Amino acid sequence: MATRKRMSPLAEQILEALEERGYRTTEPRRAVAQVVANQDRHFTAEELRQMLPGLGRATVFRSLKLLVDVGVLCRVLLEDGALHYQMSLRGHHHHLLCVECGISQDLTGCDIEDVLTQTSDRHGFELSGHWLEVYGRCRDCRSKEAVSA
Amino acid sequence: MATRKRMSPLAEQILEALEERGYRTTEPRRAVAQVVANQDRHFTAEELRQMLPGLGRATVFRSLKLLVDVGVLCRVLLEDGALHYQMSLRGHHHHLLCVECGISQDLTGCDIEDVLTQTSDRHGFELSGHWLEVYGRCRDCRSKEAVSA
DNA sequence: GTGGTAACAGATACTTGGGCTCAATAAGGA
DNA sequence: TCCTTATTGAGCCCAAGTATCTGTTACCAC
Ligand SMILES: [Mn+2]
Ligand SMILES: [Mn+2]
Ligand SMILES: [Zn+2]
Ligand SMILES: [Zn+2]
Repeated sequence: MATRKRMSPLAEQILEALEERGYRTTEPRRAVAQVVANQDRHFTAEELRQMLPGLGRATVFRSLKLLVDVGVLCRVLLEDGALHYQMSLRGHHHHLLCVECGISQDLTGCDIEDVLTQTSDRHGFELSGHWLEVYGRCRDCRSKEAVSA
Repeated sequence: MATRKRMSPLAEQILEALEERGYRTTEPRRAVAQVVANQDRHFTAEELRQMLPGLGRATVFRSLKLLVDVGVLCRVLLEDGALHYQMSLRGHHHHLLCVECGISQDLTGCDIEDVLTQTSDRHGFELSGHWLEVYGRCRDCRSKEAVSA
């Protein structure tokens, strides 16, 4: 029996989220959970794969899909069209993405729902969902420029 | 000299848009403009490629990128993540996408700009852009269901 | 604990949607 | 017409997955 490494509480939570849905706790999933829990930024599938060189490629992609499905990860669409993944608060939310440093901040309150409902109504549409990403410059990047200016 | 086919006014417009930016009018670009001008729905890169079997693959992708850059085409993100292209009104706009029949309707007035500015301000972000797709069911699909119900 | 079974992992091959390079060609201004 | 430069297309490469199949493992029942 291999000595089981101690996992971070966040990693444990991720595995619990899977267990709740009936998924088994396996060694590869433990490894994925541990790595994902340590990320403080969004990352690509390829980056995750490089952080887990021991895992099969298919397993990495399967895990990504699984974690998006159970709500542990969310997809983040960058302005250039690249798709990244990020630890997620559960539920519907959007992102403020800094085009300079790349940091992403979650927008939990979805303030645009009302506007969207009105607009949809005007066009005879029955609203069922939406996808929104917001791009700009974060506080840090702005203040850095202010100093150097 | 090959007999030059008469082009639709819309196709001519597309070529003019390219000329204005200093791009040359070539036979492949004429072909692309003609096909693109005839689409009344969004289409994938692959579909465009099949409509232009004589063109090199790279040329098709280059043309797509070019036409997006000059504002002739816009990218449309379907709910399943697939990327489509569509003739575009110039300038910033969004789409109402019917999840049933797939039709896309342009939203020209961007009503969410104000809300987004406020939200960004609250987070210290300087807003520079956003990406929004709205999903639902169109008037036609709704009324069809109402009849059969 | 053991055993059985369904879930899972990994290897491998395939697909989709592009991008890069480079030699050959063609557009369009002089 | 000539020259320069943009453009094309072949062929290769890459990212991001998916499908299939075989061997392994988690977990539950005993
Ligand atoms: Mn998120
Ligand atoms: Mn559009
Ligand atoms: Zn920033
Ligand atoms: Zn519809």
